[in-house]
Formats: sequence, structure tokens, C-alpha cells
Amino acid sequence: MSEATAKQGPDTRARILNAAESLFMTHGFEATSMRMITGQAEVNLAAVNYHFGSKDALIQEVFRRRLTELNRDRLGALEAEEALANGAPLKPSKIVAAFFGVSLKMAADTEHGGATFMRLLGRTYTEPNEFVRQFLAEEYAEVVQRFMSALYRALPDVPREEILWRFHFMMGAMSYAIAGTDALQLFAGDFDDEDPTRLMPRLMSFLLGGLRAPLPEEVIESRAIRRDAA
Amino acid sequence: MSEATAKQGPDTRARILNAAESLFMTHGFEATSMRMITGQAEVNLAAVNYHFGSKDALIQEVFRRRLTELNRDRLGALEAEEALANGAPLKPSKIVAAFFGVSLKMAADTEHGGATFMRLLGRTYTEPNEFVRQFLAEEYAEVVQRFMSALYRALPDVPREEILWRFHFMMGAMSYAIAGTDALQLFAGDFDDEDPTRLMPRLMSFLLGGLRAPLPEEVIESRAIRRDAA
Amino acid sequence: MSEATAKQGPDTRARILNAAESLFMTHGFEATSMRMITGQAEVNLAAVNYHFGSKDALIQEVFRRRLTELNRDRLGALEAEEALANGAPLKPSKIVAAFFGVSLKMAADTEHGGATFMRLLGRTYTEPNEFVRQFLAEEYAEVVQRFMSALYRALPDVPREEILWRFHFMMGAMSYAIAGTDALQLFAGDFDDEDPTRLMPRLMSFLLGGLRAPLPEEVIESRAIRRDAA
Amino acid sequence: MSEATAKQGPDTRARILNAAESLFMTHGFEATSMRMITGQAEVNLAAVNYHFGSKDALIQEVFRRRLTELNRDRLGALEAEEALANGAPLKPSKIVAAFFGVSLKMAADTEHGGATFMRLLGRTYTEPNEFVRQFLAEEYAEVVQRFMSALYRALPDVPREEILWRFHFMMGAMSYAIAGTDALQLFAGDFDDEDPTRLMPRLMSFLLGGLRAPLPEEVIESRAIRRDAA
DNA sequence: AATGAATGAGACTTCATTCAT
DNA sequence: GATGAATGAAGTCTCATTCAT
Repeated sequence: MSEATAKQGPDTRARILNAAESLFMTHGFEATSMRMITGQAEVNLAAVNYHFGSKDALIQEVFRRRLTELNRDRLGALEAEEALANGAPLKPSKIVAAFFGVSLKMAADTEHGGATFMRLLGRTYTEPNEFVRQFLAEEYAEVVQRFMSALYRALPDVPREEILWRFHFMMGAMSYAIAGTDALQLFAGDFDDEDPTRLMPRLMSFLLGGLRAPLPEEVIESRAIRRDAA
Repeated sequence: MSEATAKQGPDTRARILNAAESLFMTHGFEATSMRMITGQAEVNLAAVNYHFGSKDALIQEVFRRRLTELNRDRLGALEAEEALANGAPLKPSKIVAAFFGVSLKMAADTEHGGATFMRLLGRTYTEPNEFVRQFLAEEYAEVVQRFMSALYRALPDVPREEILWRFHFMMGAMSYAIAGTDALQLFAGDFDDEDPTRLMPRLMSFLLGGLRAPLPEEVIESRAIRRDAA
Repeated sequence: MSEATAKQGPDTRARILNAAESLFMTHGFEATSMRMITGQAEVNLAAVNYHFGSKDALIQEVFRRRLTELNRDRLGALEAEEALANGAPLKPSKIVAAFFGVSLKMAADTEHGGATFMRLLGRTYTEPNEFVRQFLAEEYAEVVQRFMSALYRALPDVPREEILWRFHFMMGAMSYAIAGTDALQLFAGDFDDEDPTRLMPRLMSFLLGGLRAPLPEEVIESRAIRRDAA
Repeated sequence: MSEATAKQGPDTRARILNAAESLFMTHGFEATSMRMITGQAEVNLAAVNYHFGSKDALIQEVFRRRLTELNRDRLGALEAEEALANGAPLKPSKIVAAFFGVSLKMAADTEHGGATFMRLLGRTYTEPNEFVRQFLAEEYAEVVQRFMSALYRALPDVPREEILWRFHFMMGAMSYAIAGTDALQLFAGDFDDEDPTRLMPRLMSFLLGGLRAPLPEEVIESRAIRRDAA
């Protein structure tokens, strides 16, 4: 009855998920075999199929477990700011901080695997695998819609299309920031892996600088034209 | 030389490279098998090993073929600006335009496969495969060093470390911009695939906004400290 | 006894047997997995092993349940005829009718699964699985012996070997007749599935025609030789 | 260049087909694994997929190889009789002999595996596997149509439906006759495996007896009714 | 220069079965 | 009486690569 007598430790399922998460980050989905996963989790090879049904389903579950929490926190941070604002439009910096701050907080959590997951997530946005993209899109649908709405309100003079693009650029910058040192060393071999907590202010000022940058002339012109036509 | 004697058209090698490039972008390296490549290239299965030695060597050749040209053009653009400047430090916008403008130009070239390659490249920066990272680092070493030097001269008041990070963020934003619509649709299903030539000014103003953003307070403080210490 | 207390309905055992019988007929023994059976029976995966011990034992029980009844009825029909005959040898048609009539009666019973079982049985005579053959042989031993004896008495002039062969042929014809429409459509796609009750007279006249057919010349000759030698 | 230097004997493909044919007969399709096949054929495990693509495709090829020949011979035998008959309807016995005689001839050929195949074929008519049935139906379509036409001409007074059923019964009797001793021993353990050449006259007289048997009364009555109506 | 055949290793998945509860 | 979890064995198929021609 004690944990000692239980055959497979506290939770076979969780052990598999943790092993998969870490291996997916290191080697990618395709290059991570079921044997590698069950080997690291010290679990029978068939256990993955028993608990998850297939490798693809395992991949989904790895993401769902974290994304549910991540997106809940993001919405929570946004709603907290909105509560404070008392109906007024939020400052863009608050919105950006709500979204990306939560990401970076999880990325800094090395104890519960949050860091591992965030690096995996950053890579996965560009994952070619069709079903993974599809799954991510579904998981993100609600939260993105909410944040975009907030940004539209916060920046009523900027064309929505432009905001969407800049949000896209910001996602890219953040992903690279988190995927982090690996890719940085790609450009500067001697780069020192320093205190990850200093990443937050660095990234935030870059993102806000980009978000507030003057619109390119063409866009300004085309807006003027549309305005005249109206 | 006639079609009758040359079974496999003008250039078997190039056909393989083109097929591989396109399939790597669509499915990733691992998920792209030799059979898929030789099938699309209409070439014998053994031809890849005959011409390139191994799958890994083929991957390298796919990149080398394009990167050599890409980085030559980048250096060319930088040197052209430097020639105009006549020894004075370049404006940061010129440097950024030299580096990322060449990228976007190739990304806009849909006729010779440049667009395909740039999307592949954007994905590959976060590729887990060790040897691919290694190879990319080598290919990029020189050009990154030259651009960083130029930026250091252009922004003598900004800590070098900070410039390195911001260059890193810029790379991330660009990669996402090019990997492009796919990832954008991930966030906004109804996003219209519009004229790719308009991407350039959009991205450029975002990048410059980020690059010129005020430094985070912490960094400013720590700089002051260091300056005092010196 | 209420539905609330009895989780698995009135009889888990019977539910398993019925599901197995139907699935075996549709997919064969090998291609029918325990999961398929327990899934269709809406029963826990381990229930089969709990109730029957193994898959092989389940197969046996599927047959035993029906064959016991079938062969009892066959012997009953034979004994009824013998009682009427009052010690005289039976007419071959009566014997054949006793054996195959009972088969066809069960094959016509679509309500209690008899039809399903008979089609399964027809297929199983040619089943490669060694232990199934062994089991069938044991189940059939007595009844075949009794019917052969009756036929020997009914046809004293026909060599016993010849009777054995013809009984064998008759079994084949009947099995195909019951496996029925499936195999017939194999030869005539537009064959109409008509009233199964009309199968009985059709098959019976064919079987009797074959049973009474003149012996091949060679057999007649060899019989003459043997008679001379005696 | 000599056979001795060739890595895999004269013909890897044929070796696989032969091994598969024999193992399918002994154990059935499902119970025969690729390992068993490649083991017996002394061939690499991957060779089956290389030469045939999949296990299912191998099964089809096993049948196609023999059925093509078998049905060609059947049509040949029928046409030979028709040539002799000079336009007159054939005697039913000739038609039956053409069809089943060829079967039995192949069944007697123990040297080139014909016997093995015919026993496999007999079993396969009742095979549950859907795609195998489909495939057999296609392979048989033409030859069955030709023989049925001949029988319709030969027996103009017998309802076509009746002929179709009796042909079906005959197929069943033949299949059992060929699947043979195995099933016979099921009914008579001490049955001696005797000269297979004597099977031909035995089966033929049974089949013709069945084919010529008087129609069941019901059929006769319903025919009379139809005739009256006409 | 190019290829058809073949191969050893390893991929994911499913199997029937067991066992503690 | 019944079950959720787990497992070792085995299944089919695909992989990148090699080699004689």
C-alpha cells in the first residue's frame, strides 16, 4: 500500500510525460523514439500506448498539460490588469507584459520543467508536422483573440492588420529569446549563459520598442487614402 | 548529351537538391525520407548516396548552396554602405537593412526557390539536430562577426552584450516573419496572404523600433556602476 | 439484480460468448482480438481471461455451447427415424435428412444466433489452427460414427470407403451452402439473397443425387476383382 | 556470375512466393508472420516489403501467380470441348470435367506446388478477410461467367438459379475433396491417405449425380406455375 | 554515371496475459 | 465477481545505406 510497494513509482503517466517533454526538446519529435521515452521514464515500452494510445496523442498531451495552465495564467494576468483599469483601455505595455511576462515566468521555472517546456514550445511554433500545428492553433485560439481585442482597443489608431503582424514579430522574438542560448551561440560562440531573470526586462523593452515604432510610410499613406475615401 | 542518352535530364544533382529543399521545408529533416526525395526528383534511390554520400551530407549541401550566396550578398551590401560612408560609422538602420534586406529579397524570390529556402532556414535556426546547428554556426561565423562589429561601431554607447541580444531578437522576428503565413494563421485563421513585398517595410520598422528602444533601467544602472568602477 | 447493482447486465459470460461468436465469423479467430470481443460485449478486457482462462478456451466454449446442442439434435433425429423403422435399415434419404436437416434448421435460426454460428462452423472445418481441428474432431467423433454406421447398413453394396468420401463431399456442399451468399456472390455478383427456407430442398436433392450416383467404373471393377478373390 | 556467386540463389521473389504459399496453407494468412516467411525462404525480412510492398500485396501475388494459369487452363479445356462439339451444346459432364478436372490436375501436381496451392485455395473461398474475397471475385469473374453460360445452354430446362446453386454446391464438394485428408480425418481418424489420382473419378461421379438430380418438387411446381402464366 | 536488389537496424503498434486491488 | 494498470513478446513496415553490375 505504501509507495514503496507500488510497482511503478508514484505515477507512470506523469513519468512518461516528463521524459517525453525533455526528450522532445532535446531531439525533436521525430528523432525521439518511444524506446527513448520509456527508457528514460523507466517504464515498459507498451505503457505509452496503454496510457495515451499513440505517439501523436502523447505529443498532444505533453502540450495540453502545460498550455492549459499557461493560457489560463495569461488570461488571468490580462483580466487582473483590466480590473485595475476599471473599464479604460489598457496601456500596450501592460498587455504585452501580461502575455509575455507569463511566458518568461514559466521559462524561468527550472524546477518543475517549465523552462524545458517553453523551449520546446518556442521550437514547435515552426514545427512542420501538420497535426501539431493544428493542435496548437486550437489551444491558442481563445487567448489570442482576447489579447488581440485588448490591443485593438489600446491602439485604436493603428490598423488591425499592422497590430497582428507586430504581435507575430513579437512572438518570434520571444521564441528565440527562450530557445535562447542554443541559437545565440549559433551567432556568438563565446556567449555566456547568464542569469535568466535578466531576460525579462531586456526582451520587454525590445518588444515595446518594436510595437510602438512609427508605421512604415507606405502604411501611413494607404491609411490616409482610405480615410479620404471614407 | 541528348535526352536519349542522359536518362535523368540535365542535372541529377540539382534535381535532388531542389526536391530535398522543398521536402525539408514541408516535412522537416527527419520526416523526409530518401525515398520521398528521390521519388520527387524522379531519380534512383541510390543516387543520393552516390552524389552526396549520405543524407546528412545532402542536408549540408542544401544549405551551403544557398547560404554561400546569401552571406556573400549580405557582406556585399554591408561593404557597399561602408564604401559610401567613407570611413564614418554607419547608421544602424543601414546595417539592419543590409542584413535583413538581403534575407527578405531572397524570401521574395519564388521563382528560383529562394522563398522555399528562407522558410526552411527560419525553421532550422531552432532545429534540434546537433550537426545541423554546428554546420549553420560555421557558415554564419564570418558574416555575423562583421555585422556585429559594424553595430558596435554604430552604437558605441550600448553595451555589446545588449546589442548581441537585440540582434538575436531581430533574427527571431525575421524568422517568424518569413516562416510567415503558416504561423500567423496559427493565431489568426482568417489572415489573408497578401503581397509579400509589403513585408519589408513592416518588418524593418519593427526591427529598428526594437533596436533603438530605451535600455531597461537595470542595464542602465549596471552600466553606470561599471563606468564608475572604471 | 437491479441494473444498478449488476454492472454488466444479466450475464457477462453469455455476452462475451455472443460477441466472440459474431466476431469470429466476421473476421476469423486470429484477426479477432480480445479487445474487439470485450469492446463489443461492453466488458472489461480482463473478463475473458477471468471467465474462460484464455482465448483458446473461449474459442472452444463458443463451439461447445452450440455443438453439444447440434449433435444432440442430430442423434435425436436419427434415433427417431430408427424407432419408426422398427429395426429395418433406414432409407439413405432419411439419414441424410436427419444429419443435414438439423444443420439447416439451426442455420435458419437468425434470432438466437444459430445462423451466425453455422456460418462460422462451415468456415471452421477448413480452419488451419491445429487445436481447433483437434477439438472439432473430438466433438464430432460420436455422432459421425453413428451416422456412418447407419449409412453402412443402408447401403450394404457400396464400399464403406466410398460412403465415407461421399459423406465428406456432402459436408463440403453443405458448408458452402451455409457459408452461403458470401461465397456465391463471389461467383455471381448479382445473386439475390432469397428465402433461406428454400435452401433445404435444394441442397437435399443435390446431396441425394450425389450420394446415389453410380459408382465410377474403376471402383466397380476393383470391387469385382475383390469379390472374385473372395 | 555463376549461380554460386549470386547472393540470394536463383530468384528471391520466387523463393518468397513459394514459402508464403506453403505457410499460408499450413497456418492461414493471419497466423503466418513475415518472419516465418522470410525465415523459410532464407531471405532478409525486409525483402518481402521490397519486392511486394506489403503482406497483403504478397498474398495477392501468391494467388495471382497460380490463378492466372489455372483459369487459363480451365478456359482452354472448355474451348477445346466447344471446338469438338462444333456449335452444339456441350454435355454437362464435359463442362463439369473441364472445370473441375483442371482443378484436380493441379491438385495432383505435388512437384511444382500445385497441390499445396489448391488446398490453400479451397480454404480461401471461405476466408473471412474482406480484401482476399474481393480479389478472388475479380480473378474468377470471367471464367465463371463463361462456364455458367455453357451450363445454361447445356441444361435449357433447368432454371438458371438452380444451376447457379448447384455449381456452388459442387465448388464446396470439390474444395473439401481437395482440402482433403485433413478434414476427412476430422470425421474418421483412421482414414488412409491413398492414391490421389483416384479422387478424380470419385468426385466426378458425385458431382454429376448431384447436378443431374431431380429438381425438388417445389421448384418443379413453381416452374409449372411460371410456364402456365407465360 | 547510375541502378536494381538487398540488408540490418529500428520505427510504432498490438497482442494475450497477469496481478494487485 | 470484476477491473485498471502494466508487461514481454511479437507484429508489420520503413529507414538509410551498401554493393555488384
